[in-house]
Amino acid sequence: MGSEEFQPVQGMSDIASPDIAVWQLLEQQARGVFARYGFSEVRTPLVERKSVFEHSLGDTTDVVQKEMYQFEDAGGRALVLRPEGTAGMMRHLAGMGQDAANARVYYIGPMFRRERPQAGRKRQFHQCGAEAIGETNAHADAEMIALQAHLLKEWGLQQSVIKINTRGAAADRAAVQRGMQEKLSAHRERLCDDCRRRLEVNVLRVLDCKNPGCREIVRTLPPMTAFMSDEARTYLEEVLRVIRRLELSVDVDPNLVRGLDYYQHTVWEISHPGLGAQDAVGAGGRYEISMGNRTLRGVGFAMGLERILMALASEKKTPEPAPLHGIWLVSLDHALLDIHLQLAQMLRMRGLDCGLDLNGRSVKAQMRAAGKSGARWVILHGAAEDEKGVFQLKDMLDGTQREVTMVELLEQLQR
RNA sequence: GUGGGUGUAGCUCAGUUGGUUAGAGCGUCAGGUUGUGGUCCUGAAUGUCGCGGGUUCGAAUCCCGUCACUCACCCCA
Repeated sequence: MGSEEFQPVQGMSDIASPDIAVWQLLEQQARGVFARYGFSEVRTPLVERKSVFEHSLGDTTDVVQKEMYQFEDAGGRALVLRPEGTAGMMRHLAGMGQDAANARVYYIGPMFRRERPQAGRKRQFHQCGAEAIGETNAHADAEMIALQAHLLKEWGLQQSVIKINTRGAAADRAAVQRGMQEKLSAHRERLCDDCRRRLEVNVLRVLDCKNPGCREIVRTLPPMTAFMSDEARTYLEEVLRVIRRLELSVDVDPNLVRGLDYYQHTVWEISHPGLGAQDAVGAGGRYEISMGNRTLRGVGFAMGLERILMALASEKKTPEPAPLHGIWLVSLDHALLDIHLQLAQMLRMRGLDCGLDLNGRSVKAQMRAAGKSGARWVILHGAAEDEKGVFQLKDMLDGTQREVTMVELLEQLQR
């Protein structure tokens, strides 16, 4: 077992072969989909001023209150490692003036939250997300959900479930909160300890409590939408109508709540049955975020890449082994290593994958390495070949081998 | 922040009621006569039994602490 000093810090991990190949593929596929919808990438810094998150996410959320990695730099500035992607994007867009009016942007990268790690929850985790700025508009919301569903499909996920709800307009919020508080207070004694706390701090969270007793009470309550304006309900209906036109399957869940404060109107969450307790692979919603003297209205979502990977694994969608590919150069005479390395370089400069062993190992060992590397072709070269100016070219697919000149060699390999 | 489970070779794990040089499979490396892979055979290397302390003639096995991993609560992607 490795000692502690070789381990990454708690809740963070090295991503290396073979997983890294899956990560690279997911990212590449995501970039392709985003491009089709006209979104362009923005890479904001991992470090932001603390205030960027305090104002936008909501000062009472756990993410802001206790989960951020924060520190002071030498100049006494209060900085944090970003816990999510949207706020940084809004800071970026707010600085762009009118150019941000119809921005469509996406990001892929690490986020940091000091939570207790568990299945599907790391302290450094990775999200990809998108934001579309614009006035409140049901078509924009539906398109965002469609984009997210498209991503899942591109990645090969089939079992995910989309749940949707509304948080109402900004003006509705107080009424909803007061209404739910009143209704729930009547059952205060029967609520679990957590929910009694939620009653004060964040009433809506009672709605998605997992405790059976609380769920029983919640079932008897009127839906959140009952406390909202007609406008909010109509807006949700409109979003649903457009979504149906796009042939997307979504379930309306009147108890769906999102954690961050900036959400308004449409909110949604995508969960996957193959995950553990942390089963949301992505979530999004419409929001209104103020940055300084500017207010940005938009709709966006984020997806947890670790969770996407877990979901893929649970659907057993791990990619099949690649077909034989590339070249391995076997040195039959170590005295000729100069020539062999030179040849390998020449092939690589021509765009070919070429491996060789530089440790002077036996031919048998080199052949084993060639087999393990998955190379399609093996070039063997020793003193005899050097004298005749030829190479042995072996096809690892069928095991056949023939003697070729340099010209023939290149012709075959570059085909 | 709270609670449960687990920590033995690179990986997956055995290790009997505490007993002397701690094991297996996989992987790695080497060999199976002259310069050839994937199968097969043979052999080899590798462990402060997570760390610290305690009990004992004796601890990988029992006790305490600690760290890490893991699952759940909480929170959230």
